[in-house]
Amino acid sequence: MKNQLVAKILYEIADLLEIKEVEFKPRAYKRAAMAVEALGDDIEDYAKYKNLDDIPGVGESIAKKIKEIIDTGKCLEHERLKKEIPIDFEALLSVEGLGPKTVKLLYKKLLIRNLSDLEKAASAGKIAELEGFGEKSQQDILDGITLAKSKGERMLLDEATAFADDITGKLKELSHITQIEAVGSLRRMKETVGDIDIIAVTRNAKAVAEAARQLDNVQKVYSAGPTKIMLKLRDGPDVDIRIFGEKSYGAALLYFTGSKQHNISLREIAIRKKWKLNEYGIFSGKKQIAGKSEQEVYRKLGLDYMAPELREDRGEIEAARTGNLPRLVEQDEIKGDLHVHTTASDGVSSLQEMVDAAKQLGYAYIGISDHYGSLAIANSMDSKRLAIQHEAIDKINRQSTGIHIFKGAEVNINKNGTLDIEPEVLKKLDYAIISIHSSFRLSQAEQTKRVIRALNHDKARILGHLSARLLFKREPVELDYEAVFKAAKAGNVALEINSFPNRLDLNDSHAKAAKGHGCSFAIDTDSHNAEHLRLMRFGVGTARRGWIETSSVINTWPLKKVADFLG
DNA sequence: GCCGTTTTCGGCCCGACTGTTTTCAGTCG
Repeated sequence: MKNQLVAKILYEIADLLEIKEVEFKPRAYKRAAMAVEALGDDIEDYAKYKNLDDIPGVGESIAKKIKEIIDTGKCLEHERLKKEIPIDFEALLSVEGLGPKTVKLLYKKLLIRNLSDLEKAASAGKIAELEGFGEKSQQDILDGITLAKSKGERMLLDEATAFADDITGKLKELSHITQIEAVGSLRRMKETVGDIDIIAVTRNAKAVAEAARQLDNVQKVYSAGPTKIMLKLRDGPDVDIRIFGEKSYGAALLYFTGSKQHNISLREIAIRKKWKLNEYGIFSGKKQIAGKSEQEVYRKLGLDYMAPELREDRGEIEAARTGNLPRLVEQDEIKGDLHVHTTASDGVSSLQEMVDAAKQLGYAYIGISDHYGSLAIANSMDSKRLAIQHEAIDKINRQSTGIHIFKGAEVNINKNGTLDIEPEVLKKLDYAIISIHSSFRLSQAEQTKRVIRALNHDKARILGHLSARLLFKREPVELDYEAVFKAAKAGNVALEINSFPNRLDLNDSHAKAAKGHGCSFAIDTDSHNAEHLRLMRFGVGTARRGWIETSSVINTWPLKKVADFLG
């Protein structure tokens, strides 16, 4: 997977060109870099099977450079520029407040090439002496260096959600706020979130701005005007808060939800219609002609409403223009959860607790899928313990409590593609979720063969967390995903979209690719605790980012139909 | 360097905030 490398080099070329004050090209390189970052597909596979210049923002010239990076790991043009301007951009630009222009000026005047040069010059008071700088900007640079060094990682979705809920909750206590919502990548349900964006509607912007500054865990206020506050939380993310009037709320939601590229495309449509689109609305001359709601803005632009999860400039605008948007799966259409652990293996809630929690969510069914097998992972069950569990399940099912319990198990796929379960025990299950829990580092060919072989078992009905990645922790396995999707379709096995925030596996782009093969999906939580059942929203969000429609999600189906599917 | 429901040439998103300034350039999202 060289996507990150390609994106990084393209970004650096953009920065270098910007320093050289080349016009327009920096934007082109940045746009291409962003597109590669958002691609999802492995860029090497993409280069093999498709045309690189099909990627929006990539034309003939950049395609060539991408090819060069894939083949050689670098790009001559990039090397040449670096030699010409020997500056450590990544480090310097990571300092809040420093942009290409300032970096260039500091290099020209003080020969600053890296963070340590910068720190020395600022400490020695050299920067304040430069024209256009002062004591304040010099101190800001020193502060920025400290912050850059301690720069927080991106967060998992549930963590970001918790921060956002906390802040919106506190601000809402102010009576002046009529609406408040977390937007940005969090609202788009991107798998990781960098900072928290919040917009609020109020008639008393000043009071809200003041309240934001006074939040108890603020480490630093970057800037605070009457309608925009940017701050950093202690041991937490950066938070941007913007304040709007009611008649701009929709345009503001749209703008700050992004993605950036989606917005730019919308603005270009507005320009073509001789209008202007900004965060306050669509304007014809000085007159606002839309902006109160997102729906209104899209409608005015001649587009169907696009859910936030779709707004990545991955073809949704064209689909919205031509009435071809997918009918996305909704959270309240989920009728059950088919990947749930209990105290019988490594869960911490009992069978009864899980069933009760599922009932509270209004589910019609739940699939209990404790670990089974010889592998010493996760307190796996043996046949005896499974039999005991089945008795308990039968008993609850007989009580006809309004929810049906399926007898499942999560079964490890052995290295050779066989299943880690005795055939006679497998027969006793309603279904098996088959997943990889070991041998993560096989070659792509071996791993693919392993998974496809495992798909052939009758009781294998769901393929669990396929890539086996753990965000921030473990890379996905090497796999020919297209081949696996084909095999899953042929064997009528559902692909899991695991909702656990550090998994989200399939990820959005794999889900979209699988959809292209006509696969069906199971959005599951992999709960190990009754509380975890609520993580379903993150799986649904990921599915929606993958353009997944309700009809292909087996756990939106009624009991009878899903029972037939599981067999 | 990229792109096209005006265009294969001639455009390229838009506004808030800050510091160091007396009107704005740079940065950020």
